[in-house]
Amino acid sequence: MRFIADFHVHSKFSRATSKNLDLENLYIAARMKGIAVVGTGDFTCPQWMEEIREKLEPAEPGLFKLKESLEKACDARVPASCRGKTRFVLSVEISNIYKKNGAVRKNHNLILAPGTREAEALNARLDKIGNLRSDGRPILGLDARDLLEIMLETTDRGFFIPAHVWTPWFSLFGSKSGFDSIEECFGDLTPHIFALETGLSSDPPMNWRVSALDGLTLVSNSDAHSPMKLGREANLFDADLDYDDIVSAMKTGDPGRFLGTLEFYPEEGKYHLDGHRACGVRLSPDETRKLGDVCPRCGKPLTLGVLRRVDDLADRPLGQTPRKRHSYQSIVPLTDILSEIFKVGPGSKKVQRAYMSVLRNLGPELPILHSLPLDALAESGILPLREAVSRMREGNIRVLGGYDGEFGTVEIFKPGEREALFGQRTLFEMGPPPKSPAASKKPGALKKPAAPPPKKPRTPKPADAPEPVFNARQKAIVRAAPGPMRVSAGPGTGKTRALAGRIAYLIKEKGVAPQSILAVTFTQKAAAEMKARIARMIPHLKTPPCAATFHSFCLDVLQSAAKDDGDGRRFSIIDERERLSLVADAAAMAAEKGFDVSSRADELADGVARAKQALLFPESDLRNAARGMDPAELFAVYRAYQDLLSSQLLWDYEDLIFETCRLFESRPDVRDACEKRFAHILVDECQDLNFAQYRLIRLLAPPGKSVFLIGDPDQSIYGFRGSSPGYLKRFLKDYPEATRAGLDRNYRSTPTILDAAFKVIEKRRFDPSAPKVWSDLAGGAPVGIIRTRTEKAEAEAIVAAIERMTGGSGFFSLDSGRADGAVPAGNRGFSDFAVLFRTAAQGLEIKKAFDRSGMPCRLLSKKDAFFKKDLAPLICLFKWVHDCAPVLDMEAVFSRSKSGVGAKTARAFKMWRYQKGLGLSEAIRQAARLPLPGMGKAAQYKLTAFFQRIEGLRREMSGLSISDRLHRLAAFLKWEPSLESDPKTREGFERLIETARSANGSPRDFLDSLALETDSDVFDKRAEAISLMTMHASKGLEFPVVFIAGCEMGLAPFERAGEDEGPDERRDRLDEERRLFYVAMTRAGEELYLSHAERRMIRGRLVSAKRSGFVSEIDEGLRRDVDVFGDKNKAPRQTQYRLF
DNA sequence: GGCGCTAGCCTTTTT
DNA sequence: GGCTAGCGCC
Ligand SMILES: Nc1ncnc2c1ncn2[C@@H]1O[C@H](COP(=O)(O)OP(=O)(O)OP(=O)(O)O)[C@@H](O)[C@H]1O
Repeated sequence: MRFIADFHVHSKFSRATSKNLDLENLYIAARMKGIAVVGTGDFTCPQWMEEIREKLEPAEPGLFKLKESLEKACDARVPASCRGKTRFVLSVEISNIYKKNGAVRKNHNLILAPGTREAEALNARLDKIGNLRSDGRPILGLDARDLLEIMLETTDRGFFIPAHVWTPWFSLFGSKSGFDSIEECFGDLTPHIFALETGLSSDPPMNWRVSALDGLTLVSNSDAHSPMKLGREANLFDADLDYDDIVSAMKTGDPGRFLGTLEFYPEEGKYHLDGHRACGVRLSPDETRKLGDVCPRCGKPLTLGVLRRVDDLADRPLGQTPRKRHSYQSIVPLTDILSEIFKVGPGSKKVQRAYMSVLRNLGPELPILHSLPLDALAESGILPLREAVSRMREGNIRVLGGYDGEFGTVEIFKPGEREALFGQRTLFEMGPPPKSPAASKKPGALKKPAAPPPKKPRTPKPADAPEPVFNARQKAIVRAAPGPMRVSAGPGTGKTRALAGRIAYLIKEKGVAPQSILAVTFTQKAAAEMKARIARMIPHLKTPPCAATFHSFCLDVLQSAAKDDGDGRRFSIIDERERLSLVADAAAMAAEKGFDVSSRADELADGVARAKQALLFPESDLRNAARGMDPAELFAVYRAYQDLLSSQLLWDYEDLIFETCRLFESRPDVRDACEKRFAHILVDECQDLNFAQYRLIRLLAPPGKSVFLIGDPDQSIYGFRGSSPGYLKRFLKDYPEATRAGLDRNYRSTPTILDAAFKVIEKRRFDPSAPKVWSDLAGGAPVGIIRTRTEKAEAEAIVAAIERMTGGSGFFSLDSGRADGAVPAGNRGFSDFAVLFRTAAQGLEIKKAFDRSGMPCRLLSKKDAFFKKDLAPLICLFKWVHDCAPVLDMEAVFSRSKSGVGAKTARAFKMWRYQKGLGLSEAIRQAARLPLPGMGKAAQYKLTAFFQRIEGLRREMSGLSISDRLHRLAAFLKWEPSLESDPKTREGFERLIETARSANGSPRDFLDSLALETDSDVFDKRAEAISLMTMHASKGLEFPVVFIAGCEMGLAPFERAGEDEGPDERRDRLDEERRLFYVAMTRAGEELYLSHAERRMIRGRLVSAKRSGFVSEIDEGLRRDVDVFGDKNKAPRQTQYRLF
């Protein structure tokens, strides 16, 4: 069967598309155009998918049709002459923006799916990579190759077509951010590319000039953003109405089944010629080359069009064709033809009426333009139509080429010619067609001088290369003789690099066994970075050195020591929530015992942590740890807390260090073994050492040991958990033989950024005599200061600025006409940006703004706080029925499951069992027999009855998978309603199920992976995204462009109302705030922006705040005010956006 | 003693 | 915008 197909369209859920793009209107438009197979577009968009499921039903294999009743209603709105079959095929266009080979790449890709199951499977994968909701054409920070791979992993029947491959901004071969070959883009997966979409600005003859495309099927689609644009380009098939046959026709290019394409005149496309829109300069490629690619009016670079780009990559002259090719027909939309005939706009009432009348008389549009015998056109009732279509089919028309985002214009009749031929009033009369006048020539005649492809000014990032480069001072550190050594150096001076280099040096040149090296830091991220750098310097190491955080190293020591001792107990590590809850319980027990407990649980918890960080036992002198509290109170709570922990085999984070120190002190044999094992110890970020961690190092490093500390005292930001750069000085006292070294050359930031940051830290430096860090990187844009009215406007400003700097990520293209403004337009990738802020809560508003924009971002935050709270009863119940301590949220379980057991009974039970030191199961057993103190008979009856229900539940668990168990427990907690109604709860539950699936082991493993779940696990590592994080979390990282949000008094430096602190305490705290700001500023490489809002919601209260004092301390010459939005205080959103 | 509702309170940073 | 204490009703 012969038919026309258009696969690339969009729904109303895509940006800047017509609001009436629903399935009914797509159907109606397809009928009027004569299209039998139309893409749904946007199948990754959940809202659109919902409509698809609601309104479509399966028809022929892999195809869908409008449901009968809808179809009937739609047919009534279509001229009878146009009625016929129209089928839908699931399709989507994805915008890929990513870095490859050191350059930012942006391309669009079309995917066809054989069915909803396959589409949903793909959606599930992509959902983890980017935001599928906010844009029907999702923007993913994902390599196009990886997208193809994900599609292939999901279904072997999907079909992948690089879209409009020549457009400058967003395409495979685009001059701005494309590739020079398919292989460069798709690498090993190139054989899975069978077809290319030529796009509006190119036609088959242009593509035939590139021999590398021989053998690929050139397809054409409309990329319609409104129903009536449907089919302005399309494909002709003679195939079965069947997804697989259609796809196979395109895959093979079988000329019997894929007949060819209907093409827009390429000159009409927005980017056909070269030019500069702001100056109204339109040029052919040859002219542009002569001008050296700059605008003759203003000297700015010209936007090079498709013709030029093809010319650059072509290896054949125009007219020479490959052996295998398909025929094509260039068409002009009927409304444009009518518009010219009537000399009124294509959207005018007059043209619309004429359009409908032509359709009523002759049938659908595309056959009229393409194949209807000319004589039949005489039936149209519009006299010049026959002549116009005839000229169009022969290419006998004049087209003024489009350039730099400006559409081209078509002219079928020369000025005055139309009137001369037909007279003014005869348009609607029948008449014999007049003779065709001579053809006019198309502009931009193609002659190709043998010019080499232009070199792109792209500098590969050093990060992609191995890192063997060290300056002289770094080299001295790397190669220093083993022994105690302390390096103190500023930001970006290559501390981490030197540490990794030293490890590589020890292994490679000194023959040190990798396993005898211990490298420790403080965060998982830093440890991972260390590992990665070592691996890059010495790849293929069988046993890599131990690179870990203090905490994971200690856990390892404790566990292996227990194993060696035959101690089979397994301790669990509790998280912050559990710690607070247990401290509260401990406080209650202490109060029960008659202690006067008046402090809040979180203060007590801090006190306990401080004590442990100082290696103090409950019985020790707690006066320092107690701060404002009564030491006796802290003693009682600390002791009760330790009892609770040890009776349930629990450790908190502090215990890991504390217990390891204790182990080493009480068991010299264990200490000796560990000390021998690790002949070399290296500590990164050593300004963050606290007392316990420093003690640990001393225990492992007797005098003369090869122990290497590297850090920057001005970056010490964890004083609130006991860290102090003082241990750097202390180290020199304890190891008088230690070598000292420093570094002062920064390789990260421009001098301007360094100067600005130095201004902030200058007065409060740890060592005022230390040399100032310098850099000679080029480019010194001043620090941008952004001021907005509200925090919401601040978030929008940051989003808009990043949008501009990425060169527009999809919904507005960055034609040179709009590339002015306060923020440099650019061509950066998402991973080049970080947005930093003081409090995690600020990140939420910023995240929302990014989600609205559709740009991919990653909020790195404490994962539990936001989603574990809702899930607490479920997780608690899970632990309960699997006998995994600690079961801490019993009250929530009681109330959720309508047990009739209230807080008071729960409390009495808990206190009783804690006092008796009973495990949960033993306590439950006894509660069934003995009367419990402080509890009435009725209450105890309800309690024990509930315990029996739990027993029953426990029995139900056997044989079920983890996720089935979770579902069963959720039902027990009567959770379905809130899963339905509350999206947050649902999301949390889904994440839980996801974790359960991937853990796929014992319940214990599931709980462990839940405890370890970091945000990065939730995201696909292949995807690039803008990083959103707290200033603290940014330590050790670097980004070319950094935004620091919330640069206001109260946030930077942070102030808490009603804080009672002494002057010394306050000074120390403010100094740390200052260092934190310094850390944040020095993350930036090339550009730094500090934003502040005049008003912001804090605690539900609108608070006004002045700009941060830190900003004022930066010399005015080093900063400048930036107005992201220009005059309007509004984002340039939803700019009228038309197709390429 | 449980349960639902409201008013008023408070919210840093992390292993 | 979320959490808890306290109130009144069952
Ligand atoms: N000798 C060098 N030549 C070129 N680049 C270097 C050199 N030394 C370090 N760099 C680069 O400088 C940047 C900063 O290095 P690194 O992260 O090791 O610094 P750091 O001192 O640990 O920084 P910070 O304390 O701010 O976290 C990195 O991108 C690194 O690759």
